[in-house]
Amino acid sequence: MSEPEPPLDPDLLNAYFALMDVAALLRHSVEQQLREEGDLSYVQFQVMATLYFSEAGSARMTDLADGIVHSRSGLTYQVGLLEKAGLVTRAPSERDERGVTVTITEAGRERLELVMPGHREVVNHLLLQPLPPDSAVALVELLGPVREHLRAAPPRSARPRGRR
Amino acid sequence: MSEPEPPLDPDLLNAYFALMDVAALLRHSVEQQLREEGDLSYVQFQVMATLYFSEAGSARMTDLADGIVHSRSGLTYQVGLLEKAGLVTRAPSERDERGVTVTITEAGRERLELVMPGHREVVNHLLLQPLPPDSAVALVELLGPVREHLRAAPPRSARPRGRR
DNA sequence: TATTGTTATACTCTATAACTATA
DNA sequence: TATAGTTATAGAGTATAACAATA
Repeated sequence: MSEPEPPLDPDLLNAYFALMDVAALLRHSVEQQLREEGDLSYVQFQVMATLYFSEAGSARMTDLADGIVHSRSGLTYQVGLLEKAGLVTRAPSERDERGVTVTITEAGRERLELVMPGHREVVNHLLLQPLPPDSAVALVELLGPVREHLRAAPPRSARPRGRR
Repeated sequence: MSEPEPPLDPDLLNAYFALMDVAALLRHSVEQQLREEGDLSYVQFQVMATLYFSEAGSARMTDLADGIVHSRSGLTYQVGLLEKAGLVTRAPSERDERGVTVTITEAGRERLELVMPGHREVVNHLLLQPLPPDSAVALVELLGPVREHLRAAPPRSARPRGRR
């Protein structure tokens, strides 16, 4: 509003497009693998992985929504599919009767384990190996701050509906 | 098939997730901006930008498809919308009667110019400024090879339907 | 016969707003 | 009154396969 917008020189534009391109291509491949080998969408994969690696194997809807999805109804939809498939369970939260606790089932764990090897393979072949040697860490160092900035900032449409 | 898959240590996994997260968040914001200020989808924006910056202001469907979209029918759909909106024109290609040449109109140029300032602003604020100083170039150096690898490789579903 | 592009169709995903129930 | 989550609904985007026309 006050700072004159920088001209966004070709280098910068190029960085932006490179990022968007790589991500789109990678996501497309990854989604194909998840669908073919485990009948999962990428969002479902994120939910399953979050649960799988959590202490209790469970989480509240709200906590899943933050950082995975843009609208709460979208999460309800995806978790609904997971429940129908018997991969997760839904139950009222103990502490807060309003909340819903989602828990991964044994079948859910097996499904994730079924999918992981192929998933790693795709990510390795498509992203990590083509990366210049030992630069994965560098990538995280570049993108880490951006990620935090994006998560904190307003853009998320799962934007704290007034939360917290 | 012969190499034992590397275990994909946390650093690598983290790089992968950071990339996917940042891209998803960024894309969401960028799509919002394009929709609100110019009534364009991101794919439409890519098409328009490609045409805008090309010599003749035009390109064939096939050339647009490569690198923008995963299925040819998807491109037909998006270009159809652009044509309806008067932002591009479609005409049989001169050299090859099978082909269709898409050309940006004056209204199309104006629309892109209308959208660019806000677009740059979003990209600057959300991606470039949070990036460690002077690291845009570094990002391109990391992602550039990956992009080329992905473009060349099979994963594209707009995969040369036998092309060339 | 191969290539270019479109169409028809079906489906997945997403988002908004209205609604219920608990805190 | 504010928060958690669901539902209804509507719309945007995508992909597959069949198709027409040109090379």
